[in-house]
Amino acid sequence: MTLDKNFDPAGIETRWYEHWEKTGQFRPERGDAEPYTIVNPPPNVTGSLHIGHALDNTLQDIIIRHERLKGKDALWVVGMDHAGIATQMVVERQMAERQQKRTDFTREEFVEKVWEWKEESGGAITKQLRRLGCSMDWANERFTMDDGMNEAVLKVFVDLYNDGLIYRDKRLVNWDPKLKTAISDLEVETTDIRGSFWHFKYPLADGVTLDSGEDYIAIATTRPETMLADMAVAVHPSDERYKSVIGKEIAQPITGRRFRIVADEHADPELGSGAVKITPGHDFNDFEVGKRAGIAPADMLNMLDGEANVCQTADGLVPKEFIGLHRFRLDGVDGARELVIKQLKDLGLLIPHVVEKDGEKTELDAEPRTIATPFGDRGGVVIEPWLTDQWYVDAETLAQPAIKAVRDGDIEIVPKSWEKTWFNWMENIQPWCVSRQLWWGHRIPAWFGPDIDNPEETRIFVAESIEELTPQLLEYYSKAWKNGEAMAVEVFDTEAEARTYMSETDVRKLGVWRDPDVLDTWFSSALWPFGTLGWPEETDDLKRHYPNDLLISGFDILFFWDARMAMQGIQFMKDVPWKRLYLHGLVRAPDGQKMSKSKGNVVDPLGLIDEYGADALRFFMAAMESQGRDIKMDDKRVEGYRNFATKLWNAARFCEVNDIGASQTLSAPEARLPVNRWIISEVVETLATLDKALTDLRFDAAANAIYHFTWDRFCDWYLELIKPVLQGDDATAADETRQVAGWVLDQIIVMLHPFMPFITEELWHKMAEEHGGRNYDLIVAKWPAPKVDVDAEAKAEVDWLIRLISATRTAKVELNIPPGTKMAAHVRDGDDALKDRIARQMPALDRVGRLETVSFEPAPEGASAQIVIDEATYVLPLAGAIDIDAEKARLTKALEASQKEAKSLNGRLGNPNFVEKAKPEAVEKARADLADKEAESERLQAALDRLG
RNA sequence: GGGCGUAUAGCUCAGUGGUAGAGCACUUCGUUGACAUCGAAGGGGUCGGGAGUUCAACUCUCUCUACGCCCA
Repeated sequence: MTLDKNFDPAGIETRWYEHWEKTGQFRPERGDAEPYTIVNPPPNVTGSLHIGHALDNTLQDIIIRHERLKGKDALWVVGMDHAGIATQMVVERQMAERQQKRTDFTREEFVEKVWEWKEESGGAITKQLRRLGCSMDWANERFTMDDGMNEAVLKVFVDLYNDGLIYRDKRLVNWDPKLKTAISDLEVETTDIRGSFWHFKYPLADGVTLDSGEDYIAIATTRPETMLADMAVAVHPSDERYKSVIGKEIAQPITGRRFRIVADEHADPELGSGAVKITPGHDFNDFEVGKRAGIAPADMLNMLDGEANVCQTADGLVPKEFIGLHRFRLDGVDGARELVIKQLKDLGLLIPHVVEKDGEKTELDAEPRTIATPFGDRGGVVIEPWLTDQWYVDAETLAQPAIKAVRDGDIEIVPKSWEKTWFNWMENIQPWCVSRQLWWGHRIPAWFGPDIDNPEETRIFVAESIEELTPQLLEYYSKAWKNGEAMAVEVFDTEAEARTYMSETDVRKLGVWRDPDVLDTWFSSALWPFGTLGWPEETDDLKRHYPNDLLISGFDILFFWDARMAMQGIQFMKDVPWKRLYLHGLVRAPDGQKMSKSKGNVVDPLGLIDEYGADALRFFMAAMESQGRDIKMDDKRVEGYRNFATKLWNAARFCEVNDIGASQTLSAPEARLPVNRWIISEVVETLATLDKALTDLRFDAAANAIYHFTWDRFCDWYLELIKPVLQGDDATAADETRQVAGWVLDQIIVMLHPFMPFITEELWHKMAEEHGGRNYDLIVAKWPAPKVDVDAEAKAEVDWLIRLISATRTAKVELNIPPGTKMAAHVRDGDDALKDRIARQMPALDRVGRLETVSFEPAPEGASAQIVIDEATYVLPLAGAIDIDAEKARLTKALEASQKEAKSLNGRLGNPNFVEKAKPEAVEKARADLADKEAESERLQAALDRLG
């Protein structure tokens, strides 16, 4: 015995994984084979494997192993993402533990420390992916900040800039005051929180009054602190209450600033008083209103610094007691918001919110209200719209071909229901802010220098390197060379250095400085499908493996990553990044909640692997992955698939004991015995189902096909039915059966391998130890090719056999006969063909069906059980006292069921509309079914009659 | 407000225009040398409500209800 009594997943998983990797089999040399390519969503270098990774990577591994087994040049690109913000946060947190700050170091020193951290502690997830059994091409593992990707990122940035698809713009961005960087729209999560709506009086200047006689306009706001940078009050142009004061001025009470009342449709007459204060520098809507009112972005007032503390506005009107306060209460300390409210209240300008309860009126400072509030997805603090210069990608232009690619079918989105989301987002896409005020990331290849004509203004130069920058500088600044007197142009790392240099005595000195910002991490991961293949070099890999065949990702990164890959891929490769895009759902907690660390309901996939084995976890993921639905975690189900692995293990042990082992042929062995021809047919059918399911990306259907074949067909029936053959006298039959059984087990092992790579590889070799060994490992074996058709005759015979044995067992249970009891059967209405069948199957009927004899002689007088299968009735005489009533009840129940079906069919066929309008094959089938059911009813009735 | 999705057996989920399926759970029985991480047999659903199309609807259409997600 080479197979242990117990299947121990842990014992084989590490061994096989190391073997595969060491022998380079994740990417076998198959230069002539058809390529098949998947790129892995690069996990964060800071990350660890969570259950979502387990799902995503299991699905990819199933596909890539399947394609590898089919002989393709299968490449699964793997690598990690530098994860700008997340990684910088990790390293800064570590520094904080040592009472250090990022700014205690130079930028170079800090980045060096991050690299050190990356080398030492980063990438834990890659080891964890190995535990899951993922067959990625680790030998060519990539990183979004490796040299090749750097080169790609620089080229993309420069090319997009030169094509006008990247530009620098001053507009409001989503600013994270905790992380002190801009973030993109997608990184903002809007959450409803309980807040307040304050109502204030804004005094009208110059003695103006409303038609109603009031000398103020009531305005309402959820953000009183922005009052310090108010630049207008807007009213709806058709709002009669305010028509007369449009163009008149407000004297803002705290700052004393004077600004106009403007007409703008943004003001909703139904909301509050209908008048709204406008802070163009700190609100996205107000920004637009401000622009429409003729305020240039550069002139918009800013009242906050990068940490959202109050700073002086350009007009110097913010009272000094506000300077330095946080925007609102932070850590229990009141901020600008609280002070604004207090001052206005003291001035009598706060309009209280009156609540009436039980006839008693109470005055509140503000109206309680639910406010949709933007939070940064990383920093977790309220996002501040902030007016800054940032780099933007013209996403709208890049989106057009990506929209077309899906519309034309060049990219197939699976499931199709996601297409609409794709179109909807792409068609309403906003400029993508790609600059980040971080140190860890791809530094933007842009330099600034003074404008020749207006030295206060800056001029932008974009180039992949200093070498390429120099000619640009020379060309531009040579215009300033007067009388052949060259100016000395120097490149600096910071603006400060450049300014110092220029302020030195020699007025001909010109300094330029590099943009300090880095690019959004997604900017580089968007290049993954071609950057990892060598682009911008025209490598062989690039030619062979682009476009990728498939991308599998969670729908949660559809916009972040998938959409951006499509945009960049088409822009730079002139072709889609992948032909198909498969989107799967989330893995949820058992109660259906989203898993999150804060809820404490995360399930650790490594814990599941420890408990049930990687194969079981993988099979669970596949079996649960139906299209368009999230997966609820269910440990019992994982356990069930562990049991499935054990079942297979034990089946293999049975084979081993019976001298059944590795087959020598790819095609099905020649077989004479119906049971062997039958199981071969079952393999053929299962293979077809499995291939179709995998082609359709129906992972659940694929997993179920192999599961049910293995357990229900192979283990429950085939192995039982061949026992008498293996132990019988017919050496030829036993030999044939060994051949077939070995072959079928091999087919199971191969078909199951994409789902359960470890146990199958182990069995692949173990089953061959006494049978000539294997020429290659299973991971690079050949996908089944039985080269035979389904044998209808054998199928019919074994199907009959199974039904007869099952019915016998059922009858025994219902008649309280011990299951082991051997019985004799007497056949009524059997023909010669049935006689032959019975003769052939007698060993199985005896051993498995416990029918010692089956004769065509009439049954002796006396009590008997009767079983109707097809055209014949099997009479089983019962020794001793039997419960006639029980047998009667049993037959009556069967008869009623049969009659009910016959009646239903009869009714349908009696409907002329059905016969005329239904499809002929439907009518035909109904007629045939009716005949069967009627015949069955007759036989059951006859059996009942015989009981007396 | 716009879009998408889901409602099928106690639970978790498949499913097809022609008489409802799986796994788990449940009931009964079982120590015949692969397997009790197992085997045999069984119970259990008016397929969310309503309307329509059709010879026929769990399946297609509309609508309502509940829940979830995304966008604004």
